[in-house]
Amino acid sequence: MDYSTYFTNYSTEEISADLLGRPLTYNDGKRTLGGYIVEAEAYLGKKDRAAHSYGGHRSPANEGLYGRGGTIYIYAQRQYFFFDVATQAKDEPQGVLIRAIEPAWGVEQMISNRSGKNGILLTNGPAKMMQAFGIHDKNWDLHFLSDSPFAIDLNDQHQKRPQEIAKSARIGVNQSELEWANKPLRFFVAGNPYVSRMKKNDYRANNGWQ
DNA sequence: GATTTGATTGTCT
DNA sequence: GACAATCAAATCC
Repeated sequence: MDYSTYFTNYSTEEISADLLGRPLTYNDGKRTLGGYIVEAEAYLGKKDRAAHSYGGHRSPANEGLYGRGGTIYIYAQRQYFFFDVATQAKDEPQGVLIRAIEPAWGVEQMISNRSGKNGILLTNGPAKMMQAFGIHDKNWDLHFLSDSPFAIDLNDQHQKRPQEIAKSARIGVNQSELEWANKPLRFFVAGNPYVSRMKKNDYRANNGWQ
């Protein structure tokens, strides 16, 4: 399936859950870095109080959300960057935030990009993942996935399969609007140590993969 | 292990 | 000038 079909023909919640276990890679010009997606959050556009596009808000900074499904939306907050992929048709500003991956390719380079931090600290958070890739700008914002060094492998033969997909409220969203803050729009691989805020007691054998 | 706090910058008003 | 889809170090059990 091509990116455009995958990120347009399914609901944003379905896409967020289905991405778990699929490889996300970034080519830094010399080598391929990346791993398996273990955590993703859905942001449901104009009606979603926690989304940057709530109420139809639109600016140069969040234009990526308004792109067609498969468009990259890179957002800056403080000194950190996040990696999102727009979902749904052009001008329907929904998207998926990739929050964490289980490192698999170019691990040594990613550790180096993270100043030597390794283990789960390498990629168990959205800004940590971007640091591991060595990204410190919005250069690839607004580009389509296939026209960028990023790749999400949609071949079912290449993905890991979660034992269980767990859901929870999204992390870090404004708690003043509880109806949206509490919606279970965060999807993660149950028991995978690279999921942000995963407790040791909840770790599962084989990192939660089948 | 859980909770708190300071760092620090793009973006919008 | 205020705030934010965070992180890491410090502190307190």
